[in-house]
Parts: sequence; structure tokens; C-alpha cells
Amino acid sequence: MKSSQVTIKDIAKALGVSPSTVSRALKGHPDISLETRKAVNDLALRLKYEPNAIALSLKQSRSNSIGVIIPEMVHYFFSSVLSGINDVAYDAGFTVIICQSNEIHDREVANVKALYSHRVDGILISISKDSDNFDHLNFLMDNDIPLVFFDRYAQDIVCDKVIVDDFDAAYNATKHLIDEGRKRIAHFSGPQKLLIGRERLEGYKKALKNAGLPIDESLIIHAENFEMAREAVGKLLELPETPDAIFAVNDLTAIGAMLTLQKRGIKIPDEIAIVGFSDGRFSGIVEPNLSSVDQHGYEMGTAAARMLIKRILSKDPFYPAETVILQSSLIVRGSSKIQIV
Amino acid sequence: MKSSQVTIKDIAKALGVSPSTVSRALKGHPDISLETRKAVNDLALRLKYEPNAIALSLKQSRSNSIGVIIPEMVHYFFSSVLSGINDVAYDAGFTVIICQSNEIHDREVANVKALYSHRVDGILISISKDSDNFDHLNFLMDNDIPLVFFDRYAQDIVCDKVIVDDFDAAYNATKHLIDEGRKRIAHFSGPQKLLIGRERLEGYKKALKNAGLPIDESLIIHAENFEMAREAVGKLLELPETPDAIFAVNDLTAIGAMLTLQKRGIKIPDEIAIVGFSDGRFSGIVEPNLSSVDQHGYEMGTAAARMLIKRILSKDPFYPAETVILQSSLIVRGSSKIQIV
DNA sequence: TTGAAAGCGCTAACAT
DNA sequence: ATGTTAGCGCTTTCAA
Repeated sequence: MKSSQVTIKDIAKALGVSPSTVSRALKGHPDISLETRKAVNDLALRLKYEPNAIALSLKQSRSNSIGVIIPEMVHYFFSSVLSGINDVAYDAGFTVIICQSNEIHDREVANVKALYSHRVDGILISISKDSDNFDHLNFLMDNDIPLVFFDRYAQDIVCDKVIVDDFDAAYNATKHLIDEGRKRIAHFSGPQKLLIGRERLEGYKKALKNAGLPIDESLIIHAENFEMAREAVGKLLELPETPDAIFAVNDLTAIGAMLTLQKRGIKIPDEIAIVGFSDGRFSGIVEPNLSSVDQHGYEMGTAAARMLIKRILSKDPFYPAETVILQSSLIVRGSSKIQIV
Repeated sequence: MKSSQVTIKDIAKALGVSPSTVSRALKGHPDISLETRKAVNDLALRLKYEPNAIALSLKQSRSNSIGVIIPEMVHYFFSSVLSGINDVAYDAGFTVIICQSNEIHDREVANVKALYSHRVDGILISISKDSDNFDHLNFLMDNDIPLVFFDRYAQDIVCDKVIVDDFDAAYNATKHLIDEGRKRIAHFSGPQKLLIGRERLEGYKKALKNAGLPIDESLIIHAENFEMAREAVGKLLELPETPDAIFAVNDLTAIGAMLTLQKRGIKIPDEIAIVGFSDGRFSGIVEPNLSSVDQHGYEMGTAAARMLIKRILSKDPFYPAETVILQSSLIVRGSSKIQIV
């Protein structure tokens, strides 16, 4: 069977009616007689007719598709977000076109163009690290393509966004350690160029301040990957007064710290408690299990997709931009809480 | 600026020429005078004209987009594949519509319909676990939509596929352990319902046989997750003769085994060597680092996308289905090789 | 060198 | 209850 794909015309011709009749019958228009309706639908089924979404899009200037631009998809957090977006879009009858900027600004610009060319009804974007020119996003705004940021956003552009409260999350993680009786809490900090790095550091400081604990700069060490964490642990242990807890900017550094400490015979959490910040699902593979902040990537995806679709369907062009701040949750596991047996 | 999006007509009107002239000028058609060409292109730039891909698709019955159906995207291997697909598609000027079947057959069917409706030029699919009816895929074949399987495929459908040689990978991993002088090698096996589970088990057995080693069923334990691995280690250690190596069906179980063994004071790799099978990037976070099989997800994605695009662009409907078998590579790290210092 | 016209598949206002 | 027509944005044959 090499039939070029079956169209409304084919059905019309076969039944000796006009294309418009078929179109109406297919969508159960009440004007059409039950008889014709049945004939049309039966034949459509037999011929496996599927509507041509392209033609529909052109006609209605609405493609029922949304675009997503993401820096990098091989990443637990981002792929979770994508998954959430996909599920919501699917339920709402939208298809999702996903572009990967690979953290390259020019590619992000090209992605925007491609999505615009395909006349997506809206775009979800997490901007790439090296983006500082946002002409491409302003172009979308000028052309009334709804835009929603998730996780990373451009400060100058007024539109919907979904972000996580990193400050709050760091504050809570640190406070948890304080509540557990820790007094000298170290922080492995992330890149201070990135907002998340700064926010997490600030949340940590705030928690100390609130608890009346001193901020000791020698306890704050930049360590954003596994190897740096191992070195950082070395530095900490050389300190005249060693810490009794570590709040790490991500799970990888937390685990790096744990393993290094354990190798030196230091008991976790008894001597040093540890809390990470979730990039993945590492928490279960260390002993004791790692306490960590869950960033709810999937929920971020669903929230962002819902906002976008709401805006697409809204007729009101003036309904104001919203910001959703997702709370992350601290999952307390064995690495930070001494078991009372 | 609320301009509804600028079209060729707008440019034509503004310049007092016909739409066809604009169309031709835009693509540098030699018939059009240099003067007109320049005028058109300048104005297009000024007006930020972007071609309407929808209209183009309708006209040419070619959408320049491909669909991907994937069981689950929050997964290191699958997201790597997606990343590879995306990069190749991007370079070839195709957009990618990604659908997630969530391992649900009905959803996979719905995904196929949606992609067909959008008249994608071809589809890449890794079928969901519970699929045994393939009418939806045959429908695509009947309608001349090129199909390429990656990783998981339907045996009854003749078309391009890209798969990994799990048998071979398992064989090599086991052989490596044998070459390292191991004699009693255990296997943590995966679900035997899945092809990969069976293939990996068979590869393991074949390596033993080839080396003249006995196959001891008490050394083969079903263990597909972290918890099961811990229990499996318990069973192994109760054996009258304990193993001197473990080949695990995935990294998670390998790490579960490692940590449990280490807790019991067993030295790795000295007393027991371990090799995993890569689901992610866990290998670096244990000490010693985990030897593991790299499945090259990204390369699978690029290979599959290239096959599909080649077929889309090919004019020859008879060019026969191909199967690409990707070799995976064993990455030997500390968990299976005793360092000569 | 340029324009007019038709058509991709579908829908909707306007007939009848 | 159904048909006719026009048009979404673009390309392309044919004509001028």
C-alpha cells in the first residue's frame, strides 16, 4: 500500500459529498445528518484518515505545539523538567519541540529562529550560561509569542517564570544542621558567577547569622566538583579547629567529601554531618544515605508548561507576568542525623 | 509592536512587486535582478522576516521535522541518545519533536498518531516495554513514513535499527575479569524478560565456557537494583567457596555490591574484583573507581538520526533496511584491576 | 526580469 | 442539510 496519505478530499470524493461536509461530519457538527455523519466517520476509520496538523496550523495560525530550549538534556534536573513539560503538554494536546542550546548563545538564537519559523504557540526556555544579549527573546515578545522562563532567566525581560528558591533551600539545609546541634558548619560553594552559587552561599550565611553563629571564611571553600571536594576536605582537616558539618553546593561534592572523610576514618554523621544539594539520584548509593535538597525538577516542568499553556489559551494580552517560586524540600537521611536506636 | 507576523506579501506590497518575486529574491534566484534582490533582502532583514515553516511544509509535503518516541527521558542513557539525535538533526536543519511513552503502549500509539498528524518526515523509536502489538508502526510503514529503531526494537518489523551488542559487551567484561586471573566470577543478572538481561547473561556464560571455566548457577543471582545487590552479596558470601569477581548487570548493582563488600572489610579489587554496566556516570564516585561498560548513548543517537535522515533524503524507496550494531567499550578502572605500583 | 494563477489540506462564512 | 468559495503563506509552472 503506497497510498499517498488520505485526505478529506478522498473521503468526500468516495462518498460523493463536498469536502466541507466531510470536515463538518468529522467533528460532529449538528447540521450534518446522522446518516452522512456515520458514513463519513466509518469511511475515515476504514481509510485510517488522520487530520493533517500542518494544514490546520496554517489555517488557524495556531500550531498546537510549544518549543523548549534547554541548555543540556543529559542532566538529571533538566531531563526531569523536560519530562514534566512533556506530560503536561501531552495532556493538553500540544506537541513539544525540544532544542538543546548546549550552553552556546548563538545556538540559542538559532533555536529561537527555528521555533519561531515553525510558528510554535509559545516557548519555554532556560537560558544558556553565556547569554547576555537578549534580542532574540525580545523578538519573540514583539511578535506576541508567549515566553516562560524556567530555572534560569533573563533579568531584563518581563515575562512568566518558574524558579527555585535557592536561597531558601540553602538556608533550610544549614538550619537543619544547626538544629542538629552543629556549631562549625563548612560550605562547599559553587561558582559565584552563577546566581545559584551566590544564593546558596547567602542562604548558608543567613542561617548562621540567624542562629548567632560566626561566619568563618576559612570554612567556605569553592568546590564544585568531585575532585575539588576531596581537596577541600584536606584543607578543612588541617584547620586548627575542624568543622562538625558540611553543607555542599551539590551532591557530587557532598559525596566526594563523604568518601574522603570515611577513608580517613572519620565517622559520618557522628563526627561530621553532611548535606548535599540534589543534582541527581546519588543519595541512595552512599552509606549512610546522603541528606539532600530535592529541587523538584519534574514539578518545575509541569508548572512552567501549565503557565505557558494558560497564557496561550488566554485571550487577554494584558494579563500580567507571573513568577512562580518553587520551594525545594530538604530530604533528611543518615548523613546528617544521628540515629537514636 | 503588535504586528501580526510579517509575510512575503507584506514585503511584496511594500516594494510594489509580486509575492513570487519576493520568494525568488529571498532564495537568490538568478532570474531576479540584483537590484530587486537587494531591495527585498534588505527589507526582509529590516522587518525581521522569518519564513513560515508551516506554510512551506504544507506546500512541499515535507515538514523538515522528525519525531522521536522514547520510553523515558529521565535516564542517563536515553537522554544521551536524545542529545545525539538533537545535535545531528540540528546540523541537518531538522527540528525534533520528542514524545515520551512512559513505557505505556497506548501512549506510544497516541504518540505515533500525533507525530503522523504533524507529518513528520520520519520517526525514531525505542519501543516501550509492554508493547506487543505493532499496528501503529505498520501504519507508518504503510504510509511511507521512514522508521528507525534504536536500542529496543520490534522483531517483526523490517526497518533500520541501531542497537548495542549486549552479548558482546558482557562477554568482554567477563573475559576481562578472566584475563585478570579471576576464576570464580559471579553475575548479577537483570530481568530475563528483557532482551538485554538475557544477552548479558549469555555473554557472561560464553566467556566462561570459552575459558574452560565451569558455570556455577549459585553464582548467578538476579539483582537489578541497589537493594537486591546488597542481599545478593550476602548470599555470595555464605557460599562454601566465595567468588573472586562480580560482573553486574548495571552500575547501581555494582556499586551496591562494592559498598556492601567494603563494609564487611573485603578489599576491592584484591579479594573481589567488580565490573558494572553503565547506566550513568556513577563510576567516578566510588573508591576504587568502577570498571564499567560504556554504552555510547550519544553515538547511538547520532547514528540513528543519521540513518533516518539519510533515508528521508533518499529518493530510492527500495534501499534495504540496515542494522547498525554499536560496540560498547569496557572502561577498566580500579575496581577490577590490581595496580602494579 | 517579473507577474498571475493554482494548489498544498483544511475550515468557515456565506450561499442555497 | 449541504455546497461554494476564499484564504492561511508559500512555491512554481506558465505566460508575458
